[in-house]
Amino acid sequence: MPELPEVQTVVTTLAPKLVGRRIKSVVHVRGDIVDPQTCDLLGCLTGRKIKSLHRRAKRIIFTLDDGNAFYIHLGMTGRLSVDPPNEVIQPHTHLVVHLDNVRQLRFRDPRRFGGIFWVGHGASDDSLGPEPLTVRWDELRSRLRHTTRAVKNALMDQRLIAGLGNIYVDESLFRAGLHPLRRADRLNDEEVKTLTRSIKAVLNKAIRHRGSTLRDYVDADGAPGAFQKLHDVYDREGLPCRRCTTPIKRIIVGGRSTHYCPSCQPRRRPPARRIEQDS
DNA sequence: GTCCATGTTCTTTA
DNA sequence: CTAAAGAACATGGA
Repeated sequence: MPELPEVQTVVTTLAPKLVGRRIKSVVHVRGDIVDPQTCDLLGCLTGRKIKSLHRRAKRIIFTLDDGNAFYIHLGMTGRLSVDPPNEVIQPHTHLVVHLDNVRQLRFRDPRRFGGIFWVGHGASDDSLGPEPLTVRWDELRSRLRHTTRAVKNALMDQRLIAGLGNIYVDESLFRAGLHPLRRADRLNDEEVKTLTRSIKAVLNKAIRHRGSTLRDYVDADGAPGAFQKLHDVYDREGLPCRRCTTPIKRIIVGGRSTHYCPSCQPRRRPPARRIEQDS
């Protein structure tokens, strides 16, 4: 469900409901969605105050008043909400935390691809690549240089750049005019510059529209996003390209649906413009 | 019944 | 060995 813009929207809607609140008790935890499974989440959370909420890539990082931290990954179908006690507890609710204002933080995730990850005092820990909203084009270039994979696959790799998923990779490649099967290490400087700018423009616009709701994504207020209406290619197979009216194509790349405009995103670089020669 | 899904990680292959 | 491709995970909707 969530890529960077959706996770960012969840954080901005969730933070006012949580920051400064104290956790009275942990009422329900499904053990196998906590990593490491051995960690005593109940013991670690009870009595703590939530100091801050942040996003890193697709992770929602909770920092506690004792300096410990954990993060929640929404996976494909994860949802966070802060509900009054009379609100019915939906199926697949794996975490219920009672707050000091009587409300309850709840984590629901039917497919259980998401989870709760205890970090503790641990340092940066991660093998995640740079944040796409701030990455410099030359850093992206040096990372793309090291792989022969299709640029679509490279951008989906969270170690290479962290926060993009299937929707926003497709949208960014469209905006950059790059075919998804172009080899990552064969993009020239100009193309990587355009790609970097495109990624940032697409993500910022998506955040302004509160993310994309294709199936059931909602933010912490229960509100869907609106950016799906503005998609240029994702989930628009057969529909006319908004720029040139050519029907959008869907292919499978890396096992994932991949959408692009065959005319705006040519497989080969367009030939350099040249003055018409005579004779 | 079939296929597909906004993600990650483990296993297999080259 | 390493990089890349594929399968697996669990549930629900079309």
